[in-house]
Amino acid sequence: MDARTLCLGVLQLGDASGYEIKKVFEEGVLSHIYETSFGSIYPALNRLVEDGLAICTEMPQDKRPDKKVYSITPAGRAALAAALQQVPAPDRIRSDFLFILMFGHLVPRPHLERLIDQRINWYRDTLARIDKCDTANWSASAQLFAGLGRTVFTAAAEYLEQNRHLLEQQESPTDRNGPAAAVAE
Amino acid sequence: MDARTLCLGVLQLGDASGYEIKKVFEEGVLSHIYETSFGSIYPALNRLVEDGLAICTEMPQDKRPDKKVYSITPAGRAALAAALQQVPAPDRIRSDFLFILMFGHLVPRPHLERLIDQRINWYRDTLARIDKCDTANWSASAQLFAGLGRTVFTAAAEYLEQNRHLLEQQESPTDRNGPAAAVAE
DNA sequence: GGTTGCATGTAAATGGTTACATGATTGT
DNA sequence: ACAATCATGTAACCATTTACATGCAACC
Repeated sequence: MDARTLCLGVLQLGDASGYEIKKVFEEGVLSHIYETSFGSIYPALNRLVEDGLAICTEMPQDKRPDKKVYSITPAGRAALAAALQQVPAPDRIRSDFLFILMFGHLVPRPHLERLIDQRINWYRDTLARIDKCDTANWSASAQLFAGLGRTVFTAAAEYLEQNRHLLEQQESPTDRNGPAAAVAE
Repeated sequence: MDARTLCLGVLQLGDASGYEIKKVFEEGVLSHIYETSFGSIYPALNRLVEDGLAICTEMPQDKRPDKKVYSITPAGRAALAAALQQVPAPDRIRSDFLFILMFGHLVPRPHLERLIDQRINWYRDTLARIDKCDTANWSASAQLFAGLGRTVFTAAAEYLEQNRHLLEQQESPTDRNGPAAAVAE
């Protein structure tokens, strides 16, 4: 799924500007499954218009650049439907936090603790973002999507809260001398 | 975290060849948090050696290319420790499956059902990969890492199994005429 | 007076994937 | 006979991120 398809998906939910699309990936429904930057959204929208998959309506605004509101076209809908029926690529996850946790014994414990605090907060924030969505009139599969997110983030937050105490027995690398060396070899 | 740091992490766990490192990200401990390809691993290992963060021992093998076994150096350990203490970048997730699920009403139901079957299997497979790891002599934080993975994937699999029936009420786009149009607008 | 939010865009740089190139061994 | 596993590597390609460029309004 490239940026173009992602934008089509958001436009399928309703007309939007590039700025608004970014917000959907930042604080909206899709914030926990994809991230994007302006540098990918704006070019994607231009290509969508070029290819006839979206149209753009310029809304003049006083004292601001024109707001360009994009709408999906029938061809766009067809393209989205086709993309959705492709074999999905496996999830691509890159989690610095999890990597650090795996090697947490190489890191000062207070630092690790702080990271865990932050991660729990992030789970809670994400949960709040999901709950903020008014899913009442969503399709059944979109509700399944939202519920899955809720389930996973709740489970993760609870697990960390309930199990972080396991770190207490662990020595911090600054507590001793031959730090990393003690673990491998 | 770039490919170099990821390789350092694996080497910290024990000496390995490029091929073996890839397996760690494919079927090993880190399979659910990062993915890599040979095209990123081999150049990364070369740079690690150039920078003195790893050393390479060529093990001649009969009838096969020399196996190049890499070992982390003290400088490499220091570099890894430093990288682990950087502020972690937010998780970067790209999930085609979740995106498709969000727009599942645009896809024929049998197709969606198949995807869900596959996803449950993938969760189960990942769980099996995690359980296959012998975590007994892992550090506390590595065990927390493994436990978090177990928790999250278990919760996800169970959620999908228990709630997929919600899709039953949903009409498939092939069931009716104006398909996508019914949802937006 | 500084930061945040609104609003769009481009260009360079980064980084990674995909595809190619090679080849023996082992299992089906 | 064919596929998979072992084993390494390069180069072209691709997408995305980052940084830059601009500027007003509202809030603190």
